[in-house]
Amino acid sequence: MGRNTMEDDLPELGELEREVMQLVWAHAPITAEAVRERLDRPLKESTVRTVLRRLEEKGFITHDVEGRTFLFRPVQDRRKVAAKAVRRIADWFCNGSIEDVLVGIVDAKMLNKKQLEQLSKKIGQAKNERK
Amino acid sequence: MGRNTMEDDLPELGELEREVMQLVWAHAPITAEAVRERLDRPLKESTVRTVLRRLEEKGFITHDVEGRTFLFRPVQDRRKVAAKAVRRIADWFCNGSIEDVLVGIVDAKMLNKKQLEQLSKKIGQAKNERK
DNA sequence: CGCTATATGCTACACGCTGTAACGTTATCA
DNA sequence: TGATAACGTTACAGCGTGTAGCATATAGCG
Repeated sequence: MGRNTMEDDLPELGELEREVMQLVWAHAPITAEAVRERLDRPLKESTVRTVLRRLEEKGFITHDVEGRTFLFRPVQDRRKVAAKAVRRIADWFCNGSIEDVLVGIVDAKMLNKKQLEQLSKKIGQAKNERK
Repeated sequence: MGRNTMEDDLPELGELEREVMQLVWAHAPITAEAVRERLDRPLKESTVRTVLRRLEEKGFITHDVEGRTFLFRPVQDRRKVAAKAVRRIADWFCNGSIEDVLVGIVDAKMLNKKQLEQLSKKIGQAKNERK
């Protein structure tokens, strides 16, 4: 059935915001300028900084100050963010039932045999750690 | 690793659109008027019909004509839609790796022991049907 | 010690998507 | 035949996101 823990739903992200997140995840700690250089699109510095600021407001990244330069880093693991996104999917389409979503994934044959095996191994471990 | 099958990504849905989808899933075949009556918000008929039309344009629902009335029904299962949404999550945050997403879910302890057991049972079945 | 380059702060703006609806047209039925 | 019940078409405002300009501060350099 549905969940019970009340949790923060992060806002959604736009295309560019996601690209920037990828770079932050991949290269943190990273400066705005470095992000800009690694982006495929030729954007102005101010554009990149706006996006970084918004990502920080949304709680996806944070920064430390090194001299007078900002060093950005992710607040959450990519898998954690993905998991939260899935929870939202569950709320939207499956009455909050994560299992239902997972069943959908299995039924849609989105995983091959090897992947299924790895997953069930992972589940086995988790089961033992859970009461 | 990432996926290989090229698949349609459906567009995203807004709040009201999702609410309407819920009703279509729950009560199909259903008329625009019936949808309107079941919505909590007091909306005009034309509003509801606009939303239904957009959902149809987006490929989430379709309709048959009964007399001069439209009867709407979903094109895809809720779990199928959820699964596709998860695939997009995987693309966005985990380089297309569904397993990564699932690992995130397990690690985030979003499933209790019982749910884990049911899931691994389901996986067991699927594994046998898969080559 | 003042000037320039660099990094940040703040503000702006256009566009697309979504929620919301009015108005026009057509066909059925009393 | 006129009212009612459907549908078709068009509109419009608000918000989020992409994109950027301009102002300000500060660390070095000459």
